[in-house]
Amino acid sequence: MSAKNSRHRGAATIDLVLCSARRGRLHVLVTRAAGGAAVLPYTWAVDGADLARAARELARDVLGASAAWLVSGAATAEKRHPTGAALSVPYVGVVGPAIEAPVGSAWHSVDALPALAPRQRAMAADALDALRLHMDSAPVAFRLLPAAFTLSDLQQVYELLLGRRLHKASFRRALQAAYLVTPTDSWRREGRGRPAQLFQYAPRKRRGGGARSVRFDLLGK
Amino acid sequence: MSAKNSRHRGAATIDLVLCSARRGRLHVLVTRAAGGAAVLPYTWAVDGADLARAARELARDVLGASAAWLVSGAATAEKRHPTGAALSVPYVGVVGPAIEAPVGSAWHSVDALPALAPRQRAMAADALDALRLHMDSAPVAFRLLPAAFTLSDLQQVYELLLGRRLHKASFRRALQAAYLVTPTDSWRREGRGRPAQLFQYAPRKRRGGGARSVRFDLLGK
DNA sequence: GCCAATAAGTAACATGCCGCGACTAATGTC
DNA sequence: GACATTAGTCGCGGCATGTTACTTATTGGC
Repeated sequence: MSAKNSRHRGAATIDLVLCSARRGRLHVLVTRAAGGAAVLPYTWAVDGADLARAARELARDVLGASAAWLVSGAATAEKRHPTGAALSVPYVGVVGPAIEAPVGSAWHSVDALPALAPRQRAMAADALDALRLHMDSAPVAFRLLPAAFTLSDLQQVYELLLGRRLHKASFRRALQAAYLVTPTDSWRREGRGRPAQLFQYAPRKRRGGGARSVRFDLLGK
Repeated sequence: MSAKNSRHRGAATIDLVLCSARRGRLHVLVTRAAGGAAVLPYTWAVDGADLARAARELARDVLGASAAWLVSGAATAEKRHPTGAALSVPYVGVVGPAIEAPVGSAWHSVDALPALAPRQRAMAADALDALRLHMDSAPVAFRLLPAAFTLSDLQQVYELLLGRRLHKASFRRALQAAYLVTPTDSWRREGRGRPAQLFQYAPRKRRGGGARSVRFDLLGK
């Protein structure tokens, strides 16, 4: 254990699983430590400092841009952290696809991650489930996109998060009914095919808001 | 700061928000500390020990029964913990209604909690949201009930969690379609009215399992 | 120019789920 | 035996979703 680690004996790390949708796959930002080992970005928790704020600052430091959305995961003391820290608090964040990885780090597909310390490997493996858990009540999918996006882009992100193909007409009908997006007067030319209109995330009030019903459909797996 | 607290300087607590459905309200188990102050049960995190396991053991210790379901909340360093601990990891657990509070503790309605330390007050306030977050993908409602329950009991728990009245016929139709319960040959007499059949939670395989679709309905609030 | 290929966007029908009211069934009370 | 009370079911109408087919707009090849 290094001198740095012993200074922090008994303390906790804040670990960041930064996610981005790239080429139809979910990617995670992995940095290279001094020795060349692959690690997720982390920082030490400071007594009295807000953990979520620290995670946001870490995202800005490592990425040069703020995370568009962030959620805390389950703190864990299991398995080995790169630092040997006893306790780690994971934060899962998302950014748009235009954010490039700074030098010393790279986006890796969540299907083919490099060798991480076991605790960080578990955090990365749980990231998609964390996004799925919150995507119905938080604009996770929209935060994985730039401010202006096409409806096909949005559908692809939902397909990525759900792990399932969706039907275009149904998707757009449901989206329309939810009053979540407004069209802009910009159109994107993709090369071939008809240009696509760009939309913005702009949720509006809706009657019957929050009156959700029972959902048994996910219970029996 | 006491000697005990300074021994644990920089360490983390595991805090337990034990929930139970009583008389149509969600209740939380609150214990009385030596000085008479109201506190949620907590323990100190031990290096190398699994946090979830520690939370389960804490539940058994304080309640004399295992928590029927348990989930981790977001670790927090904000506000004041009764011990002055820098970091706390909340766990939200549920038990059935037959579990009585041991001496030195009591069930309090989440609407009328006694004065807790600010950090624990926040944990208790977040408990219902945590249950709501997981009730669609985990059998939270069923774990708030005894092993054998009536469908009216189950509906009341769902109404409690959703904060909304449900229609009997719709509720039962959806439940039937989900293959989640099986009838027993026991019936419960409530005093007046027709006796109710008792059911058990016994989820069975279902075709098209896990093929969930988009849900925009909770997004715009 | 004209046509095929490609992708965006729309229309219309079918199916299924859900809210709702009305009904039946079984028990205790007066 | 009438009534209140609670459990449980039936069926209709409306709304949401799945699906297929169609229209529109662009690029590229001949």
